[in-house]
Amino acid sequence: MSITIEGQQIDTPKGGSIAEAFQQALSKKQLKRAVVARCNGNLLDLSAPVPDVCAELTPVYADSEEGLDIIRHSASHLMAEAVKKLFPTVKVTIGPSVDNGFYYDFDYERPFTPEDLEAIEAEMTRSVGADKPFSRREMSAQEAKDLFAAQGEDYKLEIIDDLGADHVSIYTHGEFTDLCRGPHVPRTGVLGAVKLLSVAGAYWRGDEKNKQLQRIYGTAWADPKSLKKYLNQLEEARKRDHRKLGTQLDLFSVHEEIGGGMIVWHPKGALVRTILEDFERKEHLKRGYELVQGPLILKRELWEKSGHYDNYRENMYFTEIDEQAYGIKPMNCLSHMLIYKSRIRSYRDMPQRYFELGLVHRHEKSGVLHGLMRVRSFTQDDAHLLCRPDQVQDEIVTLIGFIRDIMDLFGFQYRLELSTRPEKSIGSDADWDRATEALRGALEAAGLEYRVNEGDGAFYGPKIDVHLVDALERSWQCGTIQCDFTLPERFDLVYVGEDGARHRPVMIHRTILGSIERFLGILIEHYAGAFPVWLAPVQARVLTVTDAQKEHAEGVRAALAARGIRVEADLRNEKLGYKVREAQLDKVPYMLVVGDKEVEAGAVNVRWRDGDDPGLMTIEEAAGLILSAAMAPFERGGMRYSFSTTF
RNA sequence: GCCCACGUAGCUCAGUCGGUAGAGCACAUCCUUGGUAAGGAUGAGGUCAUCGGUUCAAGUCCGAUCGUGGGCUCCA
Repeated sequence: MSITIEGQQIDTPKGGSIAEAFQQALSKKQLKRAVVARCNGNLLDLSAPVPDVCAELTPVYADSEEGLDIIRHSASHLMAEAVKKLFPTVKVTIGPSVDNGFYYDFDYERPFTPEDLEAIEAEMTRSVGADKPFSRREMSAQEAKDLFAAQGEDYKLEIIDDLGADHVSIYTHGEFTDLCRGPHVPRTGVLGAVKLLSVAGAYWRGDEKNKQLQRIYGTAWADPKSLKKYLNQLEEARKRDHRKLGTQLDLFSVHEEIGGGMIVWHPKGALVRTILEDFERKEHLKRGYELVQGPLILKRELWEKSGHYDNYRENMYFTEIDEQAYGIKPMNCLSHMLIYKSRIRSYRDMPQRYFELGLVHRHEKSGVLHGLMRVRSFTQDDAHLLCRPDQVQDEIVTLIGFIRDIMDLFGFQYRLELSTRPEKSIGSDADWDRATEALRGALEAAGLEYRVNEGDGAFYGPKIDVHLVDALERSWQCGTIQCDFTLPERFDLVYVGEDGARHRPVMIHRTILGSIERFLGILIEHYAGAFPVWLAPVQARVLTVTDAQKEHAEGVRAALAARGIRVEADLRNEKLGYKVREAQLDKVPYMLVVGDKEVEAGAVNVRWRDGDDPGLMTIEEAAGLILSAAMAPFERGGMRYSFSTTF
């Protein structure tokens, strides 16, 4: 037997496996490339014992993203096969691989139930056991259309038409044939670690106006061990879900009676918020911003003038009194512009930087609400920069540095995206070019990696978005820098130039954290609820061993509180072990134990929540330890900062 | 908004075939004064999300509404 790979003919050794043949004939890199790019039944003669082949190919797949992609894509074919077998009237559509798994969209007369999923998974397992080869065939588009028409697979016909290619390829394993570019695993036997996860609705071609299909999600790995590891990881990630921790740590709640997407902050959560907000105010003041504040509701006519009434009305809340309609603000820019307009601005006054922790309300669709991440009432750390055109570039460079400082402080990995001019947009080409280049130039100057989303900008200008990732690796937009050409026009904002003439300023909308709610949600997951000392709502808790130390403990608490430490005392009649356990579950950074020994020494015994045990120290030493831990993140690099933790 | 699932004590969850409500933690009282992740006893706590329907009988079956979750779409 011989096979051909990358134009090279290879003889399979007697009694040896295919993979062995590869390894003899090709370098490891070639082998990987061959398997990854060309794996299918046509190119592999699988007369060798299958378990050998699978066992030897598995590491090749597991080794690379491409390999895992192929496994997942092949798994989706297996799933489609199983679904068609169990539900013969189903129509298949598309089934790609995605991060960590795959899905396939089906059109079927009734919803799939969890029991259906089990049956489908069982059928897939049978198919894996049967170890059928995958084979590839190329044919003319018309031939393929006839083939799928005969099966009643209308969606495939549409896809072939849309491809616009003369020839297409199909893959077959067992009885199931699918339109597919490939590649696939050589045999179904390779897919020993597949699990179906959930069923969801999805629109055909992602368009809300099209028919809604049923999407089954699954995950697939090179081997059962990897699958198990992935499922465990998911489980671990769920433990740090901010919604779960929000309840456990008594930070916030949501109430049916109040309405969806509205957060109620409990004392500890509100305290963390306040610390974060206070930090931001100080950071902004330090960087040349001015703090401003506007009302929550503004006359409807103003929203008409700004264009929000026409473009954003369905997301806005309205109220009315004495026959005057008001819009509840979904963003903060309008009052900021009125501040700008409240007097004549000289070119010398530029840029104006207005910062507001602005509470906004947006009536998001009910289905998109998600814990703290997507809510209807939230606070933006919003600022508007009104600058001369020649200042735009510098302002954006400074802004990117600001964002980087803050993200580094929290230890976040983040992704930057530059979105350019969309088809429907306003403003001149020159304006767009200049603004887009300013954004791009600033990213380049900062030496940061970024992705470009062509045509994904707002209709009023290009933007840079900062994306953070939650515990389950879902990405959320946080910071944003947006250039705006419309509002300065609509509101006729001007400044008097050196030449004495009136000029149009450029407006930059920007946030650093995005929304306080969303950012806190991500922070909770990032730290798994164990906030750094400067943010922790309770920084230290004094624990008594017996009732006899109540007085001393109260003295310790008062002494630390006087130093600006957020401290509480647990004087309850409980065993020390019990109190330690509770403090640990509350993720309090420092536990200060006082028993008879400590009373006598006028000291405390310190325990850090991570298990570290610095031991006996004086009250002054303990206070110094806690305060320096609170300050530590600000000592780094350019973030040297006189931050007070006092409240 | 759409598809699917879910909603039982403050929290986490049981509740079989439709026969009138359970546990652990938390809370209260008492006992216990115990040195680094749960000491013991007793007790209180529920319009089973809401509204309507089927039934002799509904936490359980059906419908609607509200809310939550997984997705889709959207995201100035």
